[in-house]
Amino acid sequence: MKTEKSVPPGDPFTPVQSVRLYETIIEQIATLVREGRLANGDRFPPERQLQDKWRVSRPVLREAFRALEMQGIVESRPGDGRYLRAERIPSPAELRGLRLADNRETLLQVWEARQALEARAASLAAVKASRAQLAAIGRPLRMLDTMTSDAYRRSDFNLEFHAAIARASGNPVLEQVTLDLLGRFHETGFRDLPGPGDWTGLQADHQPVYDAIAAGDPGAAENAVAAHFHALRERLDGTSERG
Amino acid sequence: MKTEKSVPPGDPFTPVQSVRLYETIIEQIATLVREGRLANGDRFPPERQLQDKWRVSRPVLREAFRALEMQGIVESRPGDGRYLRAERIPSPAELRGLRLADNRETLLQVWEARQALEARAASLAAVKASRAQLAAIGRPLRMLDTMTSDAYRRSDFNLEFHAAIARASGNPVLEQVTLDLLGRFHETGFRDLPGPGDWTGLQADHQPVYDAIAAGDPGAAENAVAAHFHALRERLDGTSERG
DNA sequence: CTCTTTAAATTGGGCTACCCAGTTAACCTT
DNA sequence: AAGGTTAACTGGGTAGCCCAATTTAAAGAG
Repeated sequence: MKTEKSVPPGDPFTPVQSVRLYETIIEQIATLVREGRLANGDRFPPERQLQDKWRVSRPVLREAFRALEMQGIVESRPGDGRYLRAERIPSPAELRGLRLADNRETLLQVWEARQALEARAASLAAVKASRAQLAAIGRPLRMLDTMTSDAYRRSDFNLEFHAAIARASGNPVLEQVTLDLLGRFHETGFRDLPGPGDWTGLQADHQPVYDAIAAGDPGAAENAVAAHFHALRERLDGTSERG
Repeated sequence: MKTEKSVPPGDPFTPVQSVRLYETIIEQIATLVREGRLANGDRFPPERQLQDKWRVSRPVLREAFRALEMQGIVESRPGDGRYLRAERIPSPAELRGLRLADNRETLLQVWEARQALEARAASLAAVKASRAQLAAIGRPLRMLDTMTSDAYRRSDFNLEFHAAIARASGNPVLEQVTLDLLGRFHETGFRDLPGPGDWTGLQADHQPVYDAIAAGDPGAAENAVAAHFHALRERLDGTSERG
């Protein structure tokens, strides 16, 4: 059993990892945008020109632009050029800060954000969920009922349950953001947090959420989610005090 | 004035842009993870081995890994190897779908997600906001009061107002997610939506939010945000019917 | 035999140079 | 003035090389 102490919060040693060149390039680009020297629809200078200005090789430049491209911040048009497709560019350092996410505090923060999103998603799902979507929500619930041990499978069903609700909200943006947080949550040692016996309590929380959605009662669904989050948070606070 | 018809939902023409190699590599990696052939802490095969298996050059491989690296999905350790740091990998196609975000429908979806997050943020801010944070929320409000024209500046102050609330929530995760959505919202033609006269109405909505936070009343803050979102949505629905 | 030291193999980080295909714009022809 | 052709430019991709950090295993000292 690993305790909190295996990862001390104020670890004085070995914080760093060497900064990659492509990150500094992104910083440069971010600065360019922040200072207004480049606006939303503008075209970037060509690679061979930037490589000369910033003294880096073309591959490194392309790594930076690729990373931004996948986030929709930059559009590359072969034969034409690269275009800025955003108003602001999140700095790598900024993003890195969010990823620490290994301590208990961050876990609770993710928890809080999830609560806000999923309560709304459940409320929407209660009104808009189709029969198939309702079934998709019910399935992991029944599976949790039959499964006995195997924390990994249980964790997967928990994830599936919440994901199904997010999808049933009918709002792809809401769904995507929720899934993102859900993923982070399950990656930050979620499985290790609740004691083995608490999984039954978790299931007991899920059932009312499903019932409210099935009944088409948005207010009840919202409350059920809030109750679920509140209950699990209480449980977490309890375990932390014991540890 | 552009109408909805300028971007029809079922556009039959010109959807594509050629798929980049690094994207297919990410798909491959995503498949690898999805099939369970690679789990959370595992080390990837070395570059020179993957380049041989997938028949792509090393730079392409590195572009793919860099893109994943910036999202915290992969960690690269020079001299050692690359490690998977996530449970799931969002496919590029999946992410691309989210970025369409230029039509009215997507805008409303972002709107809905923001409502969920910012109501919670305001509620938290009402309890936890420091004096300095409260001032940061009030500043753009006063600026909006003095400014008369210049939609761009006004839009910036609107963004600043909401960003300050997110920050005052004291929850970095909540803040980051809200900022992300806020950015998307302002990039999808937000400025063009409300008529020029409606900006005063927007300001009238902001004031109660600030007052509730300043008064330290979380419930009132939540309601004020909800009212703000509801009012602006009504305004949007009105303009769309006229157009 | 065990512990330490050292050297070699492996891995990611980065660069140079080259070729290809799509786009653009200038130029020429009509 | 309109249309077609060509040349320059831009991103996409590859190959091969060197470097620094890390690991591993061999060699040495006790």
